[in-house]
Amino acid sequence: MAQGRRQTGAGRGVTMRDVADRAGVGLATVSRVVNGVSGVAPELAEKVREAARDLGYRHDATASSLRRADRRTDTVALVLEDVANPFSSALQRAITDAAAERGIMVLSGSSDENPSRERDLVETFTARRADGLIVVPTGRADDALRAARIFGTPLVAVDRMVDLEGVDTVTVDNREGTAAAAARLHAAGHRRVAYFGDQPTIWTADERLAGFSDIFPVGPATPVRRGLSSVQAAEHAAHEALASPEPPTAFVSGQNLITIGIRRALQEAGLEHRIALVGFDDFPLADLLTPGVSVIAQDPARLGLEAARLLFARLDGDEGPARHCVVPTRYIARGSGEIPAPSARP
Amino acid sequence: MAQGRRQTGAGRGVTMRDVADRAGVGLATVSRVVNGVSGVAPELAEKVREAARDLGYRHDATASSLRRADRRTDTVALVLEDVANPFSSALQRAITDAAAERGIMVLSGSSDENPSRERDLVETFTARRADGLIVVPTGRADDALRAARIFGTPLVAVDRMVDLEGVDTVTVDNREGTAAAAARLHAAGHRRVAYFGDQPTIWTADERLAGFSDIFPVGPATPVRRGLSSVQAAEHAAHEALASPEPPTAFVSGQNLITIGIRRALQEAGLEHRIALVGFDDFPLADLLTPGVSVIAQDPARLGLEAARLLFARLDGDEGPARHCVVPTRYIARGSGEIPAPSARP
DNA sequence: CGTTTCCAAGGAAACGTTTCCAGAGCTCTC
DNA sequence: GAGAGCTCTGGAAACGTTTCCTTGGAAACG
Repeated sequence: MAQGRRQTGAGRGVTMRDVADRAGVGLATVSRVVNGVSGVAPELAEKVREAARDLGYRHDATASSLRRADRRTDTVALVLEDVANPFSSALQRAITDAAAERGIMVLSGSSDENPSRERDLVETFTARRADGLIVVPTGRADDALRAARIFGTPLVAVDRMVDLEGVDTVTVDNREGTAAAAARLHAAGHRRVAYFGDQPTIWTADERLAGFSDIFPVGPATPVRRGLSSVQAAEHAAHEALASPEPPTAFVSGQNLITIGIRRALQEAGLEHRIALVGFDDFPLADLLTPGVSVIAQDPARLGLEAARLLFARLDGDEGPARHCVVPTRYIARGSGEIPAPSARP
Repeated sequence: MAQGRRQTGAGRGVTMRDVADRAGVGLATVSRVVNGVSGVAPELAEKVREAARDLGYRHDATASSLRRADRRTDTVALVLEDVANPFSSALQRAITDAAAERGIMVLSGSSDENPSRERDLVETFTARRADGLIVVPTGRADDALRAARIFGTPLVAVDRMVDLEGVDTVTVDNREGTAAAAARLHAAGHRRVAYFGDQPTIWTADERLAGFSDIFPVGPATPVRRGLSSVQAAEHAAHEALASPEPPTAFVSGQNLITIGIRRALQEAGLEHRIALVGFDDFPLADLLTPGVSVIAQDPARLGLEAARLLFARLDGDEGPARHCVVPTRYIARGSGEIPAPSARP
């Protein structure tokens, strides 16, 4: 049998009017039953439910939200960097779960760090009248976000700060986290430490580098590479650094994929036990490698939950000033970050 | 400044009527301009666009789809097992990208292998009048899916077969993949091989076990554990197997998390170089471990793309019989699967 | 010049729902 | 026993859009 098209479905096209006629009641009564409003005689309500079941009636959420006084669509939209990245998907999971508790659905899309894709997504989402937006912003004061603000859709920026009046934000204590990790390396005797970071347009990339520089001011002994955004790029850059006349005794990475790239290069050179490595953001299996990869771990689920909470507060009518929520990071020692500098070795 | 609520936004509440009044044209003309229909005088169209810009007008997709003849919402819904799982997020990513090319948005949710959550999600999605559904089904012939079919929403099952008339499916050649991997172990001299699999309610779990049994018929020498669904559970089970009087010389795992759990147990016992391990489904960093973890790799992006294609064909009016698409797997040798049986060692 | 043809443009109906309002039937109170 | 108050019900308007259909005017044709 062929799969029916929408028009041919049994229940498709059945409206409240049809249910009302079959149950022998008025349209308004059906609406009341469907929405669970009290004040309908029990036997009448049962008759309506039966008719609805018989006809295969399905409530139409789009028509409903169009007419309803609050015009809510019970939908929030999520603009991620890339759903396939574990950080993003953990964020999405947390937000989706928090939303589900309130009967809210989540639309999502990936910007791939591309401002024009971000703009497209925000535009599509506002056209669909999402009740609110949670965005991992590509830039500091993106036009798209500004437009959403002007339109009046509540907006929460997550993971990165944004220069927009009145936007709630949730971030991680990037600078402190990196500084603390760098301080540990310093205490272990490291003086030649390389920092590999993401594109400078990204807020977190700046913050993390700043934390590193708090301990290791940029200079010839502390080479900094920025703009790395893939495992391959980081791997290549690490090989270059290792081939230099005075290679670093430790690496600090500002991101997930970069950490993996560096580690890959170290393993290829057989140096993973001799050169220290600390990465920002935890990743699965970091503990199964030998040595385990020490990281500055964030809690993406927590980040998502806080973002959802801020957004829901706005949806509930909170008109207060913009809030900023900072979630702490946690250093996880697994071995790679505890390798001492050669000079400090016995 | 306080973040405005939806009612207070500048553009919020601006309708086509307002734009029409400001531009001094009729409502119908604005609609034509907004939808890019030809047959409007250029200067009039420009006037409309200007008025829309001035007022901050945003097209309302919900009202639009309500009235439009085809009643399309340009939305498809995705029911995953768990967005946070790399397999699921890769699937989502591929589907979202394919959909974006057609201007279609993707709603998604996680069933967590729970049929009642699956039912909730399918119901919510049909209430929102998604044009189509892509589902990783929890069961063989779920009520929820049947209901969607009856309602007439095109439905594609992905990753798992489903016993429903006329439902398109996309799966991987599970049985062949596992059988081929098992055959390699057999050739390497292994005779005591343990199989650890997921819950038997899951179609793929059955298929993969069947493939294993094609080579190693279930018996005392080939212990089978099923119903493992977390890293911890698998780790625990592996420890038990290793402590048995005659421990297996190789493990075959039917899933991602199980593979990791087994590997974790092997490393804790210091046996990762002596006992072979092959897992179904690749995972990041499998190659950075020593030895690297050999896997039967699937291509989730490909799976998602095929599912999207099947669905879009239905949306485009394809009324043909249900189709079934099988995507091949690929064995990736990384070391752990190439460890020979002790008897075969020199 | 009169008639037809064509095309741009606007008025109004309709999509499926929620919600206001009015009416009907009741009980309760003075 | 009549009016007030209450509860339940249904009719109809409205949400913002698309689309049918009509209209007015200009161009084309005899």
